Amino acid sequence: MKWDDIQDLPCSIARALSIVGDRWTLLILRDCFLGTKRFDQFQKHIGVSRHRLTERLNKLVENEILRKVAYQNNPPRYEYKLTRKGVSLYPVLMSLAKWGDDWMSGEAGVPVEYVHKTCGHKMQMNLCCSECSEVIDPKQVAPQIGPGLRHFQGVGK
Amino acid sequence: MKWDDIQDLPCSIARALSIVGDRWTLLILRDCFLGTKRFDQFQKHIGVSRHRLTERLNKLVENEILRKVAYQNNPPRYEYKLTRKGVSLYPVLMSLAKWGDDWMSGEAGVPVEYVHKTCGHKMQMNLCCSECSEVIDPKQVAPQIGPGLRHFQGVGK
DNA sequence: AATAGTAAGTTTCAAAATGGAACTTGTAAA
DNA sequence: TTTACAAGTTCCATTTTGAAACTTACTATT
Repeated sequence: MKWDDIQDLPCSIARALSIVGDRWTLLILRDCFLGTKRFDQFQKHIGVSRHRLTERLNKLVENEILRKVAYQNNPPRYEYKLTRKGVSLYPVLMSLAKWGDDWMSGEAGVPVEYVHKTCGHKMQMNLCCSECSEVIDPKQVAPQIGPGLRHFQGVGK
Repeated sequence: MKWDDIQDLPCSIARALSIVGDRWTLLILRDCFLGTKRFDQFQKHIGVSRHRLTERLNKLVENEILRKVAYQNNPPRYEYKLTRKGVSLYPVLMSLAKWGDDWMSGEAGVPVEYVHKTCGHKMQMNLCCSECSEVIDPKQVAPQIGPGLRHFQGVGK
Protein backbone atom coordinates (compact mmCIF):
# COMPACT_ATOMS: atom_id res chain seq x y z
CA MET A 1 0.00 0.00 0.00
CA LYS A 2 1.25 3.45 -0.91
CA TRP A 3 1.21 6.15 1.74
CA ASP A 4 -1.29 8.27 -0.16
CA ASP A 5 -3.83 5.45 0.03
CA ILE A 6 -4.13 5.37 3.79
CA GLN A 7 -6.24 8.50 3.96
CA ASP A 8 -9.04 6.51 2.34
CA LEU A 9 -9.17 3.83 5.02
CA PRO A 10 -12.24 3.88 7.31
CA CYS A 11 -10.07 4.54 10.36
CA SER A 12 -9.72 7.87 12.12
CA ILE A 13 -6.17 7.08 13.20
CA ALA A 14 -5.10 6.29 9.63
CA ARG A 15 -6.84 9.43 8.36
CA ALA A 16 -5.12 11.59 10.95
CA LEU A 17 -1.76 10.00 10.20
CA SER A 18 -2.19 10.62 6.48
CA ILE A 19 -1.74 14.31 7.36
CA VAL A 20 0.45 14.41 10.46
CA GLY A 21 2.08 10.98 10.42
CA ASP A 22 5.43 11.77 8.85
CA ARG A 23 8.87 12.48 10.26
CA TRP A 24 8.54 16.24 10.62
CA THR A 25 4.97 17.46 10.72
CA LEU A 26 4.38 16.91 14.42
CA LEU A 27 7.65 18.68 15.25
CA ILE A 28 6.50 21.62 13.14
CA LEU A 29 3.24 21.67 15.07
CA ARG A 30 5.10 21.44 18.40
CA ASP A 31 6.92 24.58 17.36
CA CYS A 32 3.62 26.25 16.44
CA PHE A 33 2.28 25.60 19.93
CA LEU A 34 5.44 27.15 21.36
CA GLY A 35 4.79 30.28 19.30
CA THR A 36 6.92 29.85 16.17
CA LYS A 37 5.35 31.38 13.07
CA ARG A 38 8.04 32.02 10.46
CA PHE A 39 9.79 29.81 7.92
CA ASP A 40 13.35 30.44 9.05
CA GLN A 41 12.50 29.98 12.71
CA PHE A 42 10.94 26.59 12.02
CA GLN A 43 14.01 25.68 10.01
CA LYS A 44 16.45 26.63 12.76
CA HIS A 45 14.49 25.02 15.59
CA ILE A 46 13.69 21.75 13.87
CA GLY A 47 16.66 21.16 11.56
CA VAL A 48 14.47 19.98 8.70
CA SER A 49 15.68 20.81 5.19
CA ARG A 50 14.16 23.93 3.62
CA HIS A 51 12.73 21.85 0.80
CA ARG A 52 10.94 19.49 3.13
CA LEU A 53 9.75 22.34 5.33
CA THR A 54 8.19 24.11 2.36
CA GLU A 55 6.36 20.97 1.40
CA ARG A 56 5.11 20.18 4.91
CA LEU A 57 3.93 23.73 5.57
CA ASN A 58 2.04 23.72 2.28
CA LYS A 59 0.41 20.44 3.15
CA LEU A 60 -0.63 21.77 6.54
CA VAL A 61 -2.09 24.87 4.89
CA GLU A 62 -3.94 22.77 2.30
CA ASN A 63 -5.44 20.75 5.11
CA GLU A 64 -6.44 23.87 7.03
CA ILE A 65 -4.28 23.06 10.03
CA LEU A 66 -2.20 26.19 9.48
CA ARG A 67 -3.26 29.47 7.89
CA LYS A 68 -0.80 31.57 5.88
CA VAL A 69 -1.13 35.22 6.87
CA ALA A 70 0.76 38.13 5.24
CA TYR A 71 2.66 40.22 7.77
CA GLN A 72 4.27 42.54 5.16
CA ASN A 73 3.81 43.24 1.44
CA ASN A 74 7.21 44.35 0.05
CA PRO A 75 8.57 41.78 -0.35
CA PRO A 76 5.55 39.60 0.49
CA ARG A 77 6.13 37.67 3.69
CA TYR A 78 3.86 35.28 5.49
CA GLU A 79 3.36 33.78 8.91
CA TYR A 80 1.90 30.37 9.63
CA LYS A 81 -0.71 30.29 12.36
CA LEU A 82 -2.69 27.44 13.85
CA THR A 83 -6.35 27.25 12.89
CA ARG A 84 -9.00 25.84 15.19
CA LYS A 85 -8.47 22.49 13.46
CA GLY A 86 -4.76 22.85 14.16
CA VAL A 87 -5.21 23.80 17.81
CA SER A 88 -7.31 20.70 18.30
CA LEU A 89 -4.20 18.60 17.64
CA TYR A 90 -2.99 19.74 21.07
CA PRO A 91 -3.95 16.48 22.80
CA VAL A 92 -1.94 14.49 20.25
CA LEU A 93 1.18 16.54 20.92
CA MET A 94 0.75 16.51 24.68
CA SER A 95 0.10 12.77 24.78
CA LEU A 96 3.33 12.21 22.90
CA ALA A 97 5.11 14.60 25.26
CA LYS A 98 3.78 12.82 28.33
CA TRP A 99 4.85 9.44 26.99
CA GLY A 100 8.30 10.82 26.23
CA ASP A 101 8.42 12.38 29.70
CA ASP A 102 7.44 9.10 31.34
CA TRP A 103 9.61 6.70 29.36
CA MET A 104 12.48 8.56 27.73
CA SER A 105 13.63 11.33 30.07
CA GLY A 106 16.49 9.48 31.73
CA GLU A 107 18.14 10.73 34.87
CA ALA A 108 18.21 14.38 33.87
CA GLY A 109 14.42 14.67 34.27
CA VAL A 110 11.79 16.03 31.91
CA PRO A 111 12.83 18.76 29.45
CA VAL A 112 9.68 20.82 29.91
CA GLU A 113 7.19 21.17 32.75
CA TYR A 114 3.66 22.49 32.53
CA VAL A 115 1.71 24.76 34.84
CA HIS A 116 -2.08 24.88 34.62
CA LYS A 117 -2.93 28.57 34.92
CA THR A 118 -6.51 27.75 35.84
CA CYS A 119 -5.58 25.97 39.06
CA GLY A 120 -1.99 27.14 39.48
CA HIS A 121 -0.44 23.70 39.82
CA LYS A 122 2.38 21.98 38.03
CA MET A 123 0.39 19.41 36.11
CA GLN A 124 0.34 16.37 33.84
CA MET A 125 -2.11 15.57 31.08
CA ASN A 126 -4.51 12.69 31.65
CA LEU A 127 -7.00 11.15 29.29
CA CYS A 128 -10.47 11.32 30.83
CA CYS A 129 -13.98 10.13 30.06
CA SER A 130 -16.21 12.87 28.67
CA GLU A 131 -19.16 11.37 30.58
CA CYS A 132 -17.89 10.44 34.04
CA SER A 133 -14.59 12.41 34.05
CA GLU A 134 -12.59 9.45 35.35
CA VAL A 135 -9.05 8.85 34.11
CA ILE A 136 -9.19 6.26 31.33
CA ASP A 137 -7.93 2.71 31.76
CA PRO A 138 -7.62 1.19 28.23
CA LYS A 139 -9.17 -2.07 29.42
CA GLN A 140 -12.32 -0.23 30.43
CA VAL A 141 -13.02 1.04 26.92
CA ALA A 142 -15.03 -1.07 24.47
CA PRO A 143 -14.67 -0.04 20.82
CA GLN A 144 -17.64 -0.85 18.59
CA ILE A 145 -18.45 -0.40 14.92
CA GLY A 146 -19.78 3.09 14.22
CA PRO A 147 -21.89 4.54 11.40
CA GLY A 148 -18.86 5.41 9.25
CA LEU A 149 -17.61 1.86 9.20
CA ARG A 150 -21.06 0.37 8.57
CA HIS A 151 -21.43 2.72 5.63
CA PHE A 152 -18.01 1.71 4.27
CA GLN A 153 -18.79 -1.99 4.54
CA GLY A 154 -21.94 -1.36 2.54
CA VAL A 155 -19.95 0.47 -0.15
CA GLY A 156 -17.08 -2.01 -0.27
CA LYS A 157 -19.07 -5.03 -1.41
CA MET B 1 19.36 16.59 10.24
CA LYS B 2 19.03 12.84 9.82
CA TRP B 3 16.09 11.03 11.35
CA ASP B 4 18.27 9.03 13.70
CA ASP B 5 19.51 12.25 15.29
CA ILE B 6 16.18 13.44 16.59
CA GLN B 7 16.11 10.96 19.45
CA ASP B 8 18.95 12.95 21.01
CA LEU B 9 17.07 16.25 21.12
CA PRO B 10 16.02 17.45 24.60
CA CYS B 11 12.35 17.23 23.66
CA SER B 12 9.95 14.53 24.76
CA ILE B 13 7.90 14.87 21.59
CA ALA B 14 10.98 14.38 19.39
CA ARG B 15 12.10 11.43 21.49
CA ALA B 16 8.70 9.78 21.27
CA LEU B 17 8.56 10.39 17.53
CA SER B 18 12.00 8.84 17.06
CA ILE B 19 10.29 5.54 17.92
CA VAL B 20 6.67 5.88 16.79
CA GLY B 21 6.88 8.76 14.29
CA ASP B 22 7.03 6.89 11.01
CA ARG B 23 4.46 5.93 8.43
CA TRP B 24 3.41 2.59 9.92
CA THR B 25 4.27 2.18 13.57
CA LEU B 26 1.20 3.86 15.00
CA LEU B 27 -1.03 1.79 12.71
CA ILE B 28 0.69 -1.35 14.01
CA LEU B 29 0.01 -0.19 17.55
CA ARG B 30 -3.61 0.59 16.71
CA ASP B 31 -3.94 -3.02 15.63
CA CYS B 32 -2.31 -4.17 18.87
CA PHE B 33 -4.92 -2.30 20.90
CA LEU B 34 -7.63 -3.99 18.82
CA GLY B 35 -6.16 -7.37 19.72
CA THR B 36 -3.94 -8.27 16.76
CA LYS B 37 -0.88 -10.29 17.78
CA ARG B 38 0.47 -12.16 14.72
CA PHE B 39 2.63 -11.17 11.79
CA ASP B 40 0.26 -12.15 9.01
CA GLN B 41 -2.69 -10.49 10.71
CA PHE B 42 -0.84 -7.21 10.99
CA GLN B 43 0.17 -7.52 7.38
CA LYS B 44 -3.38 -8.10 6.15
CA HIS B 45 -4.98 -5.41 8.28
CA ILE B 46 -2.45 -2.69 7.62
CA GLY B 47 -1.23 -3.37 4.09
CA VAL B 48 2.39 -2.63 4.97
CA SER B 49 5.01 -4.67 3.11
CA ARG B 50 6.34 -7.72 4.96
CA HIS B 51 9.83 -6.30 4.91
CA ARG B 52 8.78 -3.06 6.52
CA LEU B 53 6.57 -4.87 9.03
CA THR B 54 9.47 -7.07 10.14
CA GLU B 55 11.61 -4.03 10.67
CA ARG B 56 8.99 -2.06 12.58
CA LEU B 57 8.05 -4.96 14.84
CA ASN B 58 11.72 -5.52 15.66
CA LYS B 59 12.16 -1.85 16.48
CA LEU B 60 9.13 -1.94 18.77
CA VAL B 61 10.50 -5.03 20.51
CA GLU B 62 13.94 -3.43 20.89
CA ASN B 63 12.30 -0.42 22.50
CA GLU B 64 10.22 -2.61 24.83
CA ILE B 65 6.92 -1.44 23.44
CA LEU B 66 6.07 -4.94 22.26
CA ARG B 67 7.21 -8.26 23.70
CA LYS B 68 7.78 -11.30 21.46
CA VAL B 69 6.21 -14.38 23.06
CA ALA B 70 6.44 -17.94 21.66
CA TYR B 71 3.02 -19.55 21.18
CA GLN B 72 4.37 -22.78 19.63
CA ASN B 73 7.77 -24.43 19.22
CA ASN B 74 7.64 -26.54 16.03
CA PRO B 75 8.09 -24.51 13.95
CA PRO B 76 8.83 -21.64 16.34
CA ARG B 77 6.12 -19.00 16.15
CA TYR B 78 5.75 -15.80 18.10
CA GLU B 79 3.11 -13.33 19.11
CA TYR B 80 3.66 -9.65 19.70
CA LYS B 81 2.08 -8.26 22.84
CA LEU B 82 1.97 -4.77 24.26
CA THR B 83 4.14 -4.14 27.31
CA ARG B 84 3.22 -1.62 29.98
CA LYS B 85 5.31 0.91 28.09
CA GLY B 86 3.34 0.03 24.98
CA VAL B 87 -0.05 0.27 26.68
CA SER B 88 0.86 3.73 27.87
CA LEU B 89 0.82 4.90 24.25
CA TYR B 90 -2.97 4.54 24.41
CA PRO B 91 -3.56 8.29 24.89
CA VAL B 92 -1.51 9.03 21.76
CA LEU B 93 -3.60 6.66 19.66
CA MET B 94 -6.89 7.83 21.11
CA SER B 95 -6.01 11.50 20.68
CA LEU B 96 -5.28 10.86 17.03
CA ALA B 97 -8.53 8.91 16.73
CA LYS B 98 -10.54 11.70 18.32
CA TRP B 99 -9.00 14.30 16.00
CA GLY B 100 -9.74 12.08 13.00
CA ASP B 101 -13.29 11.57 14.30
CA ASP B 102 -13.81 15.31 14.75
CA TRP B 103 -12.25 16.57 11.53
CA MET B 104 -12.13 13.79 8.97
CA SER B 105 -15.20 11.62 9.32
CA GLY B 106 -17.35 13.25 6.67
CA GLU B 107 -21.05 12.63 6.38
CA ALA B 108 -20.89 8.91 7.07
CA GLY B 109 -20.01 9.53 10.73
CA VAL B 110 -17.22 8.10 12.85
CA PRO B 111 -15.87 4.63 11.97
CA VAL B 112 -15.63 3.47 15.58
CA GLU B 113 -17.46 4.45 18.75
CA TYR B 114 -16.33 3.86 22.31
CA VAL B 115 -18.23 2.78 25.40
CA HIS B 116 -16.76 3.38 28.84
CA LYS B 117 -17.49 0.17 30.73
CA THR B 118 -16.94 1.92 34.06
CA CYS B 119 -19.86 4.31 33.60
CA GLY B 120 -21.68 2.60 30.75
CA HIS B 121 -21.85 5.61 28.46
CA LYS B 122 -20.80 6.17 24.86
CA MET B 123 -17.83 8.44 25.46
CA GLN B 124 -15.14 10.64 24.02
CA MET B 125 -11.60 11.10 25.27
CA ASN B 126 -10.73 14.45 26.82
CA LEU B 127 -7.39 15.73 28.00
CA CYS B 128 -7.66 16.71 31.67
CA CYS B 129 -5.50 18.33 34.33
CA SER B 130 -4.02 15.81 36.77
CA GLU B 131 -4.47 18.34 39.59
CA CYS B 132 -7.88 19.92 39.12
CA SER B 133 -9.40 17.43 36.65
CA GLU B 134 -10.70 20.16 34.35
CA VAL B 135 -10.66 19.67 30.59
CA ILE B 136 -7.52 21.35 29.21
CA ASP B 137 -7.64 24.54 27.17
CA PRO B 138 -4.22 24.89 25.47
CA LYS B 139 -4.12 28.60 26.29
CA GLN B 140 -4.34 27.81 29.99
CA VAL B 141 -1.14 25.77 30.01
CA ALA B 142 2.24 27.47 30.57
CA PRO B 143 5.26 25.41 29.51
CA GLN B 144 8.46 26.14 31.39
CA ILE B 145 12.03 24.85 31.25
CA GLY B 146 12.42 21.64 33.25
CA PRO B 147 15.44 19.92 34.80
CA GLY B 148 16.23 17.88 31.67
CA LEU B 149 16.53 20.95 29.50
CA ARG B 150 18.60 22.88 32.06
CA HIS B 151 20.95 19.91 32.23
CA PHE B 152 21.22 19.79 28.44
CA GLN B 153 21.98 23.51 28.22
CA GLY B 154 24.77 23.01 30.71
CA VAL B 155 26.18 20.14 28.67
CA GLY B 156 25.80 21.88 25.34
CA LYS B 157 28.18 24.76 26.03
C1' DA C 1 27.47 52.97 -5.04
C1' DA C 2 28.82 48.59 -3.43
C1' DT C 3 28.39 45.12 -0.13
C1' DA C 4 26.11 42.49 3.33
C1' DG C 5 21.98 40.90 5.54
C1' DT C 6 17.13 39.05 5.92
C1' DA C 7 13.18 36.18 4.70
C1' DA C 8 11.13 32.75 2.13
C1' DG C 9 11.52 29.99 -0.78
C1' DT C 10 13.40 26.79 -5.35
C1' DT C 11 16.69 23.79 -7.69
C1' DT C 12 19.69 19.98 -7.98
C1' DC C 13 21.46 15.58 -7.05
C1' DA C 14 23.31 11.77 -4.33
C1' DA C 15 21.86 8.90 -0.55
C1' DA C 16 18.40 6.58 2.12
C1' DA C 17 13.89 4.50 2.71
C1' DT C 18 10.15 2.07 0.76
C1' DG C 19 6.77 -1.23 -1.80
C1' DG C 20 5.96 -5.39 -4.05
C1' DA C 21 6.83 -9.68 -5.56
C1' DA C 22 9.20 -13.87 -5.23
C1' DC C 23 11.66 -17.01 -2.36
C1' DT C 24 12.68 -19.82 2.15
C1' DT C 25 11.95 -22.81 6.13
C1' DG C 26 9.58 -26.03 8.97
C1' DT C 27 5.45 -28.26 9.73
C1' DA C 28 0.65 -30.14 9.18
C1' DA C 29 -3.39 -31.43 6.43
C1' DA C 30 -5.76 -33.36 2.07
C1' DT D 1 2.49 -35.91 -3.38
C1' DT D 2 0.74 -31.66 -3.41
C1' DT D 3 -1.16 -27.81 -0.95
C1' DA D 4 -1.50 -24.68 2.81
C1' DC D 5 0.09 -21.89 6.78
C1' DA D 6 3.05 -18.76 9.42
C1' DA D 7 6.80 -15.92 9.73
C1' DG D 8 9.96 -14.21 7.82
C1' DT D 9 14.18 -12.86 4.04
C1' DT D 10 15.97 -11.35 -0.48
C1' DC D 11 16.06 -8.51 -4.36
C1' DC D 12 15.37 -4.49 -7.03
C1' DA D 13 12.98 -0.55 -9.10
C1' DT D 14 10.66 3.51 -7.35
C1' DT D 15 9.94 7.14 -4.11
C1' DT D 16 11.34 10.15 -0.58
C1' DT D 17 14.71 12.66 1.71
C1' DG D 18 18.87 15.76 3.20
C1' DA D 19 22.19 19.05 2.19
C1' DA D 20 23.97 22.64 -0.11
C1' DA D 21 23.77 26.17 -3.46
C1' DC D 22 20.94 29.42 -5.83
C1' DT D 23 17.04 33.07 -6.40
C1' DT D 24 14.24 37.14 -5.50
C1' DA D 25 12.98 41.26 -3.42
C1' DC D 26 13.82 44.25 -0.41
C1' DT D 27 16.66 46.96 3.79
C1' DA D 28 20.73 48.40 6.29
C1' DT D 29 25.67 49.39 6.45
C1' DT D 30 30.15 51.03 4.74
